[in-house]
Amino acid sequence: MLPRSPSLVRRKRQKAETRQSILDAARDLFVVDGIEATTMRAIAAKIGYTATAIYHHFRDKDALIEELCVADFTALGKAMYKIGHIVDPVDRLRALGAAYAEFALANPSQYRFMFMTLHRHGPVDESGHPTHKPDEDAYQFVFQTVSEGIARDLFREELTNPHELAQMMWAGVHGVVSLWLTHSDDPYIEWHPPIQTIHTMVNVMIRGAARSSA
Amino acid sequence: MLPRSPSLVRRKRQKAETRQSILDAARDLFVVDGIEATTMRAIAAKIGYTATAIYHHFRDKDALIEELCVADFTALGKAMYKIGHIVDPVDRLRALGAAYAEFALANPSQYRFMFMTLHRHGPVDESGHPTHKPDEDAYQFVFQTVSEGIARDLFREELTNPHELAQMMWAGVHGVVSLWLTHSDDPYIEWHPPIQTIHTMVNVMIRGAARSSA
DNA sequence: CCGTTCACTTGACATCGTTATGTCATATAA
DNA sequence: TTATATGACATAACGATGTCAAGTGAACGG
Repeated sequence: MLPRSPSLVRRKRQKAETRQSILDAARDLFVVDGIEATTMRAIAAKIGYTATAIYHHFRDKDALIEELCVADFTALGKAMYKIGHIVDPVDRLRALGAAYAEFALANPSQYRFMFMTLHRHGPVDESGHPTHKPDEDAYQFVFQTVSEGIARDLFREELTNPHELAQMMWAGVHGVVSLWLTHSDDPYIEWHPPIQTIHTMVNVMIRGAARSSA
Repeated sequence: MLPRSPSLVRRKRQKAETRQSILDAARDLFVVDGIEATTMRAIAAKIGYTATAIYHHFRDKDALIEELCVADFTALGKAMYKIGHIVDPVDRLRALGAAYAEFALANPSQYRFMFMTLHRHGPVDESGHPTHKPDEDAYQFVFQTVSEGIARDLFREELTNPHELAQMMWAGVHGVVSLWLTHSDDPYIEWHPPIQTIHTMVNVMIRGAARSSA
């Protein structure tokens, strides 16, 4: 199983480099033209290959996109992990919301693919097992923080379901972000800066869910 | 300009009937297979026509979808109009949120097209003028209700921007709905019933935005 | 030197939205 | 009545898309 000769190592490394160059070219085109509008042929042409060459590295277009997004979402995961060190659950919620929104607005194509489109087949490992999805990470951070808040009696007594609270918090931030990503150029609406709206949204939600009115 | 003969009237009526049958067939297929997956050819075949016949009634596929959605969104507009008679802005906000969510979950394909996808070219009238979009209606209802609330000093003093408040409210409901529409089959998340989450969401937002802590 | 592996190309297929052109019934005009 | 025009459709095709089967050729191990 382990590479036995230096040439084999080199071959494997070259293949990995080609694979990475595909990912890089795809990311560039996705950001500029959007995911739907970028073609397998365009991605390949950008790095001097044929479209079919991509299929030696990725099962299909969705697998390529998926891997790209998962890679980028790692940054969000790291940011959220750092925020985990904030002890106060309420402060942590605020920071999580801000980090989430910042990432979404900075990576609109990836965010759209991960959170705003349907995915029939859950992503599968090369061995066929369902693989780890970064959106679950984001949700788990919020869920755990909210659960902690419930355990500390920070929220009103009727708000006992951590799933409901977590999904509400998530949906609040996601709602602002996704509306902005699809309707920001709508001339009929006087848009408030989304980052600011999210800041207000999180504060309003926390205040509305908090037990005391302080 | 006016039809001069009964036969012309009949021709015009027959064309309108064909046009309506296209809309009906399209709606059926959209609901079953989703908008992206339904083909011009499939729509036409369902009513015994060829795909190209549709282009005598609609400029392109997007125009067909657009008209379908606008027609369906009329129901939402009517529901919101009725709710306009509720005098208390806070009660009205609750009712608006519930009606909005109910409609979105009952018409997922249309909602996805109107609020969850990008539209490059703003819809145009047959004479080229930008036409009326139903999403603006929904927003205007919320905006006016929130403005009324601000005028009556119902909200906290730092919440003075009606756009920010309206967009926050809209985004809250939209967030729950859109997450549900794209991730409801995600097995890794224990989903709370969206109608219930929205109910809680609206209440939490209203409480969090309200001036008094009652 | 020989055979195998494998990254990649060639050429094609099916399907999509869309269009140029043809057809034929009906309505109008002479 | 006959000729012309309109317009609602069909036929056939175009270009583009994702994808695949079959081939090619260099690099590798023996």
